[in-house]
Amino acid sequence: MLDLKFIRENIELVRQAVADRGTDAPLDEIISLDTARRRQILELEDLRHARKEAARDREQADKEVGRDLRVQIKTLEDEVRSLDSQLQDLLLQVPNLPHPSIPVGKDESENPVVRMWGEARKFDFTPAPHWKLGETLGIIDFERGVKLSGSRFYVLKGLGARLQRAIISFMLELHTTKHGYQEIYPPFMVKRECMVGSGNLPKFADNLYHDEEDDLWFVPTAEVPLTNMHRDEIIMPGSLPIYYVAYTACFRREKMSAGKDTRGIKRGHQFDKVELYKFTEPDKSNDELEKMVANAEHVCQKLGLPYHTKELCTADLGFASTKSYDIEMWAPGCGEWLEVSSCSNCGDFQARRANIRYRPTPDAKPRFVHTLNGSGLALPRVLIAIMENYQQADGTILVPEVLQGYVGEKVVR
RNA sequence: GGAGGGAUCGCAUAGUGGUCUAGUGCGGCCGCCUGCUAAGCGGUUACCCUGGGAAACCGGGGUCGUGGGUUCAAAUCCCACUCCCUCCGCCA
Repeated sequence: MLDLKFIRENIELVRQAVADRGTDAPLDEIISLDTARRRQILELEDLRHARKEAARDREQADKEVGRDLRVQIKTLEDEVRSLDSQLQDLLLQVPNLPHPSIPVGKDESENPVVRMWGEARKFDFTPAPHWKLGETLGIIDFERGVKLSGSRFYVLKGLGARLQRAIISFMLELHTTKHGYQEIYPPFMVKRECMVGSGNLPKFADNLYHDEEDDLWFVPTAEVPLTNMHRDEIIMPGSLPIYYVAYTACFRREKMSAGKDTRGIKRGHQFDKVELYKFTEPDKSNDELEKMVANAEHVCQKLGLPYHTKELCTADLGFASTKSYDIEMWAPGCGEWLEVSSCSNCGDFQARRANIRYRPTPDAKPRFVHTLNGSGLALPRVLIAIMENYQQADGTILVPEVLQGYVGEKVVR
């Protein structure tokens, strides 16, 4: 959420930012509602002041005047309340401002590649796609996934399941012991206000699974619970930055991308992910973003998987982000670059929605923190990349060296 | 799921219709004092919105879990909800 005052005072800048993203937002309505609301608040405060004065002395209290004031205050309060909630609804629909440093573009084709690492392996046979390898080796069971839960679900078996668990353990250990993150195991279902705080509601309800009875929402990413760890808190001086890493399952309806990527395990309704998250001081957040991307890239490097890193242009930026990098791994079997991580600086956008502040010094006023999130990394796609890059002519898969201790095998056969 | 109890300014507590402009203790901060100690004295101690001012600062409004209601007047009375605790039931 943007600061209403900022919108009021920088309306043209905000308009331009929304245009650069290639979306729209109800800015005119916001401005006119805000004007009306502010006028009414002034009036309301005068009336309240009058009531306070009138009720000060109980002997001289004029009940007629008082009753009249009460009625006036109540009607005005109702009006302000209604304006407030309308305004709030509209504000929640305004996306974050792109950082001035990022490229303006009209779609994802304009995301510049900022780094490349590793070289695509040369095969002396035609590399198979992971769905083929998985079925042949008996480690991915698509049919039973569909039997249990429908399309876009699969079952991992034997060394497939073990390999996935190994990747999770490896990544958590790398981030906790080498990169300074604290491991968090959060709930996978959260309250509505958490979804609002992270920016997933109200705009993206379509993509979420929801338990009607208790109004609990399945997390589409650990970013949601992690953002809300410090909701409605004032973080004490000297406590920033805070680094969290969390493994969770992620649940997405994927309604928007029906019919896309239906083959294999690239895009399912449920997948596992290790998520990196930071709370930082405002002037540190962009440096922290660079470090976070480096942490995510480090995972790719340790696994020996070629990747490139792209900076997202304005049109491809997420709703809550001011600046983002995507990391894509090369998958020789299906012949495409797979997005395994997206690291974003959300500035104070989520902090304002979730009311997360910090005190710079013991007697300073609280300020909104900056929040950052990044995948470190998303599981099924790393699994795909490993299977396809480490496959051998006989259809078996070598286990990357750093995972061998976790898997307990050198080859998946 | 059933029955009770509770939620007050960092912590602990007082407050059951009108100087509550929320008291007190602890802790924190500032200052003073003392040749000594976890000593004494004084002061201070949250957040949000808003008006004026370059600023230090000054003023108005709101917040006693949340949202409604009653009243000239609500921390206090009424209703609903949330969360926590105790007991019972159920349960991996």
